[in-house]
This record gives sequence, structure tokens and C-alpha cells, in this order.
Amino acid sequence: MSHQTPAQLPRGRPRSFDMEAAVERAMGVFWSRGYHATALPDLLRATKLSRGSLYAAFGDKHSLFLRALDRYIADALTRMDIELDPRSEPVDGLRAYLAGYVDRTSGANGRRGCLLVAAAMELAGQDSEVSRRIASFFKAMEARVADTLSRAKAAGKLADGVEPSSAARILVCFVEGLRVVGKTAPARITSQATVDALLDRFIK
Amino acid sequence: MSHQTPAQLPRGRPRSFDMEAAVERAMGVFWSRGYHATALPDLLRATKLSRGSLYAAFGDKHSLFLRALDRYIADALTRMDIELDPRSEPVDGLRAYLAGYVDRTSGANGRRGCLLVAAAMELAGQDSEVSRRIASFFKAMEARVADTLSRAKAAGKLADGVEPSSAARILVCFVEGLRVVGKTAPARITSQATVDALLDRFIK
DNA sequence: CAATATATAGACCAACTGGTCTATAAATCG
DNA sequence: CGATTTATAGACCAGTTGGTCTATATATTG
Repeated sequence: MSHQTPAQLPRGRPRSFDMEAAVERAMGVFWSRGYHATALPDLLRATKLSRGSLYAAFGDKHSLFLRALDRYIADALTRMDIELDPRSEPVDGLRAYLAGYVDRTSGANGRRGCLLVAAAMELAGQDSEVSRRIASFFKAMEARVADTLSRAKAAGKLADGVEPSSAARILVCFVEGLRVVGKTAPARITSQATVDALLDRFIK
Repeated sequence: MSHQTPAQLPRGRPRSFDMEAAVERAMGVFWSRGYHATALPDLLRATKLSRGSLYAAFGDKHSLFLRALDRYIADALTRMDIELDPRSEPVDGLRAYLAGYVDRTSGANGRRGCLLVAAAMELAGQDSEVSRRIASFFKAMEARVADTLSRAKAAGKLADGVEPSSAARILVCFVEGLRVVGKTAPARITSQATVDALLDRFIK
């Protein structure tokens, strides 16, 4: 097209704060406290924005939450694309993927929980915007895992009778369940052993 | 001891409502809406109690929530004790147990979610009373599943190399993950197929 | 410079929060 | 009966909620 940049620069004082950094800070608050338990002053403190700036930039609490959730999801998918990179060994990828969950569900990380799972439980029932995003994330995660399992199967690394698509659904449920259990029982050794035992059932 | 019943009957007007029924109704509200999103008027409407009666009987919102959570947990354990009854076939028991989760994570049931998982994600990080109850529930569930798996193993019904205790942890994570995914993707056929595929890896 | 746009702090708002209290009716007892 | 206890409806409370608005400073443009 003819003009990628706006035809003329905006007139007045330019925005002087980093919107993405603000979303990231807000994400951190929602992540630690949940949606309803997060009050405006918490967000103002974390983002270091005034009420006016926050509302001008993001609209309202709910919109800001959606941006935080989108950011959280994008980060998760980016991470998976690295762990499950098609150019490396699929079984190594799966191990890395599961090791990440062991890490995120152990100790303090485990107690902090998962913004996405918390949003699913707290909001998905009543909030279709949230619901859509979560459903699409699970689909995307499942697709990546299924693809990796297919590559493992082609390489003869899967146990007999393992079907990539249903195994992928099993793994997705398992890791999300790890996040739930990790909220109150975040013992690293146990999680790691459980993950190893699970993988043992699927990998030759 | 000498006196199981109070030495003398109370003097005045007796309590005229059923406290357990009130707890159950309150449980229903917390279950559908979560803790923070449940307001006092919601609880008054559901229990059909006046503010005064509710506070006299239960203390405050948080105490009532704990009673509702206790009730929810007791129901779940009772159900498991039936499904995994030691007098019946362990493999049948496991199938019944998992079938129950398929049911509870499908369609409208799935969208409603799980009071316990919601409480874990919303409150466990900040509320030690809630946290204790949830941790102890997961332990109790895992013990029952592990016991059933041990019986299955003794009967030669487990696949080679399956160890009951780690397999029980896998199953617990899996079913809790089903509850999370079921919030937004509550397709019965899929859940059932996933459960079947999982059991296939563990049962001979 | 004037015009424009954005930043800030904080006053302000109606609505709602969980929780207490009062007044009064009803149900049980000796 | 009178004493006691619990029920109810609803007034009342201080604190918080998400959200708007005003006043003012500041940074950019032509």
C-alpha cells in the first residue's frame, strides 16, 4: 500500500510511557491476585500510571485484563514454539515442554499459579471474551503437542498404540491439572517424577 | 461419656431453618459465581435467610464459604468411596470414577466448573484455611486412587511397569485438568475418548 | 509564538461491599 | 402467664468499588 506511516505526525505531546510495559505490569498483578481481587489502586501502583492515563490508554479494567491475558497467551505460545521447534528432536521437545511445567508448578511459581487457568475458573463461565481466548489457547497448545507427537511417531519413538491426537489431549489436561495441584502441593521432586512416569507410558 | 444430649433443652424459640440446606444453597452460589463475585444479597436470596439469621448462624461470608467448601469436599469423597469400593472390581471402579469426571466436565456441568478448583485458583495463594482443605482433598483423592490401582496390580490388571503411586498422581492431575479444559471445551465425546485413551495406557 | 495533545494528581461520584443493629413478631419453655 | 430465644425486615454504617472529570503542567507541532 501507499502509506504505512500516518500521513502526518500527531500534533501534541507524545505518549511518554511504554504501553506494553504497562500491560506487562498489570498482567503481573492480575496473575498474583486474580481479576476480582485486583482493585484499581493495585493497577495504578503497578503501572505507575495516573487514573486518567490508564483509562485513556486502556478503556477500563476489563479491557486491560483482556490485553494482559492476550499477552500471557502470546508468551506461552512463543515459549512452546521454541520448546517444540520442528527442527529439533520431538522427544527432547516434549521433555523440555514438560520440564517447563514442572518449573512453573513448583515452589513459589506453583503457588503463584497460572493467569490463564485462574481466568478460566473465575471468568470463563460469565465472560465470553475471556472464554474465547482460553478455548483458542487450549486448541493451539493441543495442536502443537499433537504435531510433535506425530513427528515422534514417524521417528518410531512412540510406544505401541499411542495415537498423537488423543495423547496430545491427555498431555494438555495433565499439565493444566499440574497447575491446579501445584497451587497447594508444589513439591518439585514429586512433579518431576510424575511427569517422568507419564512420559514413560507414551515414549518408547 | 455421661451426657450425649444437652442436660436441658434450650429455652426459647427453636431454630426453624435447616442449616445444612442453607449451606448447600450457599455452596451452589459460590460454585456458580466464585468467592469474590458472590455478594451477600446473592447468598440471602439463595438461602432465603435474613442478614441477621445468616450472620448469627455462620459468622461471616468467609466462614460460610469454608462450610460450603467442606460440604463440597465431603460429597466428593463420599462419591469416590462408592465408585472405588474395595469390594468391587478395581478396574470397573476406575472406569466409574473417570466416567464421573467425563460427566462433570461435559456440557453445562463443564461450564459450571468445580468449586474446589476455582477456590484453589482464586484463594489458595492468600487463604491458608482454603489452602489446607484443598491440599488435604488432593491427598485423600490420590490415596484412594493409588489404593485402587494397587488392587488392580495385585489382580494382574495393570500394564507392565505401571507403579500405583505415580499413576495415581497422574490420574489426579489429569482429572483436575479435565475440569479446567471443560470450562471452555465441554464436548462429551472428546472427553470420553481422552479418558479411554488414558486408561488404555495403564490397564492391561 | 499559538495550537495541540498528553501527562499528572486528586477531587468527585453513585453504587455497592461486608457487616452491625434495632424493632418486632413468633415459638418454645417452666 | 412471663421468660427466653430465634426469626424477620430493613435501617444504618464506614469503607471500597470502578469510573469520570477538572485543573494544571509539559512536550511536541507548525
